[in-house]
Amino acid sequence: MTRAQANIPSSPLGRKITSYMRLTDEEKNFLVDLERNVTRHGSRSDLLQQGERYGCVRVMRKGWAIRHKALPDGRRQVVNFVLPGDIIGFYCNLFETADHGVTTLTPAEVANFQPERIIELFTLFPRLAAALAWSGAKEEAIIAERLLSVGRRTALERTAHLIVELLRRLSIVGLVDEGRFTLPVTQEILADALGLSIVHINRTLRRLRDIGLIDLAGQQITVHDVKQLASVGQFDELYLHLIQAPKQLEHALDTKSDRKRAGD
Amino acid sequence: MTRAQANIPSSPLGRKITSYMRLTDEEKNFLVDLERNVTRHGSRSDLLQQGERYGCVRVMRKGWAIRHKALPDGRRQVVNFVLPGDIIGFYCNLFETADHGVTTLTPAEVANFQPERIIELFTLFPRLAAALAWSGAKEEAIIAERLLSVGRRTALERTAHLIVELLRRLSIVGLVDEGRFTLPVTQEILADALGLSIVHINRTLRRLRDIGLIDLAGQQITVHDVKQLASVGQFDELYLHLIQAPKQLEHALDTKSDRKRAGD
DNA sequence: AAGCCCCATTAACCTATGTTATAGATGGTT
DNA sequence: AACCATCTATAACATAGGTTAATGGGGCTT
Repeated sequence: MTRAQANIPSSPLGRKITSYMRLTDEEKNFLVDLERNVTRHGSRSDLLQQGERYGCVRVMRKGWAIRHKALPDGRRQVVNFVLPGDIIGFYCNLFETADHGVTTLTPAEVANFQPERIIELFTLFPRLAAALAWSGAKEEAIIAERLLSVGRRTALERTAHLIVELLRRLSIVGLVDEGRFTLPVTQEILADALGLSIVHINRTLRRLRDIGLIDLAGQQITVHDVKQLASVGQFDELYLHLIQAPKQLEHALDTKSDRKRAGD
Repeated sequence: MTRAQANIPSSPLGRKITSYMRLTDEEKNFLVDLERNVTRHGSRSDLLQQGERYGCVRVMRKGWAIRHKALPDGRRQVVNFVLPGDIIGFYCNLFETADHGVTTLTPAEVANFQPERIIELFTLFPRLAAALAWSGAKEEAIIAERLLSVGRRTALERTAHLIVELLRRLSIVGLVDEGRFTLPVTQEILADALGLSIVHINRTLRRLRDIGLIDLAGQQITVHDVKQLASVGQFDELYLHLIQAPKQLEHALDTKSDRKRAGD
């Protein structure tokens, strides 16, 4: 028990979940155990390739990655950024083969476990399972919001929006310090995430700097005025669903989890 | 039992699921029961508004709808088309409030049920539940592919791609007849789905007609050469995950479903 | 320390797509 | 049959963002 409590803070996934839901010691233990099998990967290495079979469920413990799709001629779209604490395409594990690739942007630590354990999780710790299901749903929401960005926001708006999104997501796992965080991302990748050319991303970042909204120094980015940046990006945080875990879900699961917990 | 078998074909959701998975009579019955509570809606009516609370899970039985997100100034992005047999934002029901709206494009029949029934489903008919979970996952894949379209495909490619996608999705539920189907969609909505202006959609459709790839007559669209249209749109059907239900999942659930089935 | 590669930066130019405006269709309503 | 609201269709023009190309910095490797 002490072990679990000591370990949770070192797990970004645990930190993320506990940010909106209190966990019992048993739940924490299970979570820690889930993340036991860790693999290490260099920067720019493929964790998964388009067309490849899914093996185990992967959780990003440390480092960044991207999920991306490519066209035959090489044009590429970054679908989402995988940040510490993120499960890599939770629901995708229901598929046989991957319709997208996953590539690290930094050296990374990835936890791996068998998809069967999710089923186990649903039986043993339904609240925890619900939390994961919920996280998975949020990823869809994030992708949909990016679609809105790419489809309907201007380059300046998109870029501002993405920066605010990353800031928000990273601060949940404690990786933002007074508006400053590490952005281990080339302009090419930003371009591929926002549906822009590399040159135009450069122009746009320059504009954001000139306006005084951000500072860039190597991979360190500083956001001076989140509120203003959010307003430039028409950022409405509703889609991140940062509020507490849904009561509806807790309620639905209560019967079940009570029964199970009593049986333990 | 006879009742269930007689009813399934009238349910597009049932037809969709049975297209990749054989169902037992009990499962069919449950499914039919799930879709019992049907509401009717006129064309252009909001089934759900941005910011509204989720009530029950909704299944499109008849008609089309769109899921869309809007910016404060009115710019709008259609996130996905809801076709007959589709569950409307399956995983979204895990959230408290909707981050997008759902609006019908035609008169529609919608089946409604409580989210708690999904939990019930997981306990009683895990294979069926898995099928729904899988459908839900496919929606994320579709949105991601649209993101690739809007971010990286040209107007002509995007439009061709969308038409092929709709053709494929509709044919699963038997709504395509020799390359011809009803497209109850204004050019404005196509524009909002593809991140283009209405004028440019018009130009693009004209081009597709001029090339001889499609025919438009009112809301009837005919695709003359799917293969060529797919090639224009760089359409790779991998993302639709049309193949059989994942073995991995079946396997994972087997223990559980065997036990249950034996118990029935 | 020379050479190399990757990346950021900027300028000049180009084009795919957006905007504005106008005119017909189409179909429902009175 | 006249009216109105929507929707399609095009033309003429405007621009956000793409392309190409050149430069320079920073960190590896040898």
